[in-house]
Formats: sequence, structure tokens, C-alpha cells
Amino acid sequence: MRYKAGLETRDRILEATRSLIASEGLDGTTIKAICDQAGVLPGSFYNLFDSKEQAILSVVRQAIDAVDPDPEHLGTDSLADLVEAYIKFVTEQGDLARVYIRIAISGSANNHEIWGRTMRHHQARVSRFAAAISREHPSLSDAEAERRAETLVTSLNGITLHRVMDPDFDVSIHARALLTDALAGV
Amino acid sequence: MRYKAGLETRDRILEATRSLIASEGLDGTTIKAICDQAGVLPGSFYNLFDSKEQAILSVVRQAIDAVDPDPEHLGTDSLADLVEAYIKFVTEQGDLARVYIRIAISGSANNHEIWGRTMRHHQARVSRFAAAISREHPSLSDAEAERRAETLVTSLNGITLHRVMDPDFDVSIHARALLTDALAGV
DNA sequence: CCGTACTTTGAGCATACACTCTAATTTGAG
DNA sequence: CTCAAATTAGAGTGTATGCTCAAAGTACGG
Repeated sequence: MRYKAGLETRDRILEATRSLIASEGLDGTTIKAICDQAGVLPGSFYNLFDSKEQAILSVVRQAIDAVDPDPEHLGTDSLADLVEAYIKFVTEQGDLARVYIRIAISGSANNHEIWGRTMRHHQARVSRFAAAISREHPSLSDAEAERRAETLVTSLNGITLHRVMDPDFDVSIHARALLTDALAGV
Repeated sequence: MRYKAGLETRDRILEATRSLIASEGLDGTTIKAICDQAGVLPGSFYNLFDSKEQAILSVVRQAIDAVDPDPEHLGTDSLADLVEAYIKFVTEQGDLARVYIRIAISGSANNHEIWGRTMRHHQARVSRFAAAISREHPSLSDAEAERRAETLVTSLNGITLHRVMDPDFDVSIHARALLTDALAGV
């Protein structure tokens, strides 16, 4: 994979894989479906990827990376910033948000690497939320801030989970309500 | 299916199906796996069920029914009651809770019947929570109570989703925190 | 241009899947 | 005990899956 043609094909395959995981779920994402949608034959796929799982892992990495807001603001963003960034991610990158949720459920069941990746990412995200909470409410203990962050992050995931099932579900209203309630609860 | 033996076999098959969906996910639940775990051969399975999907739907029905607390208290339970009942369901019937979440994601993608069933159940649950909120806070408009109920129910699902991935995750602490915050936010 | 490294082709392989069929066995009402 | 009905056994069906491979085609540095 060094020629331009190969790189372009690789992109098309990853794009097809992403859209398929988003629309059909992990098990609906077959080699045939990927190849059809990417306009490629199995031989080409396996010239660029070692396995179907490798392609899926690439897309999982994309999704996990896209969840986190601009890393340059690390350590300065408010809780509201973090929630707004997440709303933006879910509404503007619907496919990746769907991948993110679907993978968490289907992928983690039988794939230890995906499970580990997802859990590590979750922990990092909770830490970031906890840091923002601590900054805004210095009176809270670290453990309490962490606990509140965990409630908020898992709840946001629940909202996204519902949005995966019902595209009309308004993520922003409910995510902001969660934030308001969380602040009111301190 | 009229003899005692058949009914017992049916139970064993459903039990195997439930535990497999909970531990392996929907796509890991194959006829062979079900039959192995139930100590049955494919011929027996298809003597009792028309298809794999029929067995899965039976388990889905079990899971959906188990989410709802005692229907006799309908119209009298408080929001705290409803949350406590949900915590009890998740912690005491872990398998069915796993089925409930896994089905919502994997089943709804490509199975319209499961999707419809899940959505209808969700709506009924939201209504029940909304009624409790309205009872405790009569000043809120119906629409506002509904919105708050929807935030709470989807957030609780998010907590369960995380518990599916991490068995050590303490559902009760976070679910109660959500309730507290929701009440504080009024 | 040449030649090599890269890419594409598409038939083909082994395996796993949901499901079927017939024959044998077991059940239990009369 | 009898016998029809229900259940089980287990080999077998067709199809879809992930993946391979040899051959043909293309890109591109020299």
C-alpha cells in the first residue's frame, strides 16, 4: 500500500465500513457488503487489510477519537463545554456516534481488544469530566467529583443509545437537561 | 408440544437462549450454541420452535416484561419507587437486563418487530415516569414532565448499558444520584 | 520506455450457519 | 396393554461467511 490508488481504495473501504456499522450493526457488516458499497472485490480488500476485524478496529479508533473534543483545551474546558462538545459530536457525526454505541455493546461481548479500548476511553473521559467538576466545585472531594462524572458520562451515553434507535430523538435538549440537573444537585 | 417432556425441553431452550444473549450477544446466540447448552439436538429445537427468531422473541418478551415493576401499583408509585424497582431489576435479574440492552441495540438494527416492541415499551415506561413526576410536581406542564421522564429513563438505560460492559459498575449509586439530581433540578 | 512493486480480478476454499427430514423412541389417554 | 401422538436423534440441505490465490493489469521511479 504505497501507491495513490491503494490509499484511495483504503479510504473507500473504511467509509463503507463506517456507514455499514452505523446502519446495519456489527454483524450486518460483512466483507461482501463492505466490498459492494466500496466498489471493490474481496481480493483488493485483503490486499489492504489483513482481516475484516482490522478494518473494523480502524473505524472504532476513528469513532473513539471523534468523541473527545479539541485536546488542546485539555484542563481548561468547563463541564458545559464538554457537554456541548459531545452534543456537537452526536448531532454532526451521527455515523460515528452510532458506531461508538453499537461497538460498545456488540463489540465488547466477544472481542477483548475492543472491550479494553472502549473501557480505557471511558475512563479517560470520566477523568476529564471529573476534572472539570472539581474545577467548578472545589469543595467536592475527588471521589465525589469522579462519581458525579461517571453518572453524567454514562447518562449521556444512554441518550445517544436512544438516538441510535430513534433518529428523531433530540439529544441536545436532554443532554443540557442532564447538565442543568447535575449542577443543581451540587 | 403437549407432553411434559416437551414443556421441560422448551424451558431449557429458553433458559439457554437467555443466558447466551446475555453473555455472547445476539449474533453469538446460534442454534448450535443454544442446543449444546440446553442439551438438545436441532431436531428437538425445531419441533418446539418455528425458528431461532421465535425463541429470541420469547426471551425479549421476558426481558421487557421484567423491566416493569408490579403493575398493580400503577398510578400510585412515586418516582423513587420506580427508580428503586429498576435498580432491583438490574441487580437481581442481571441476565434479563443484559438481554434488554443488547436487544435494544443489535435487535433493533435489522429486525423491525423487535424495534417496534422496544420503542412501544420505552414509550409506556416514559409515560409511567411522567405520571409520577406530574403527581409529585403538579406545577409542571405535561410536556415538561414527559421531557424530564424521557431524560431520566434514557439515562437509566445508559447506566445499565455501562453495567453490561463492566459487571462491577454500581448501578444503584448512580441511579439514585440521577433521581436526586432530577428532583433538585425542578 | 523498462521493470518492478503495487493493485485488482474473480473464481474458489473451508467453515458455520439456519433449518429439514426420516426414522426411532417415548409418552400417556383409553 | 395398545396405539396414536408427541418427542428426539442425527445426518444432511442449501446458503453465506471470512478469506486465499494465481493471474492479469496498472502505477511510477529510473
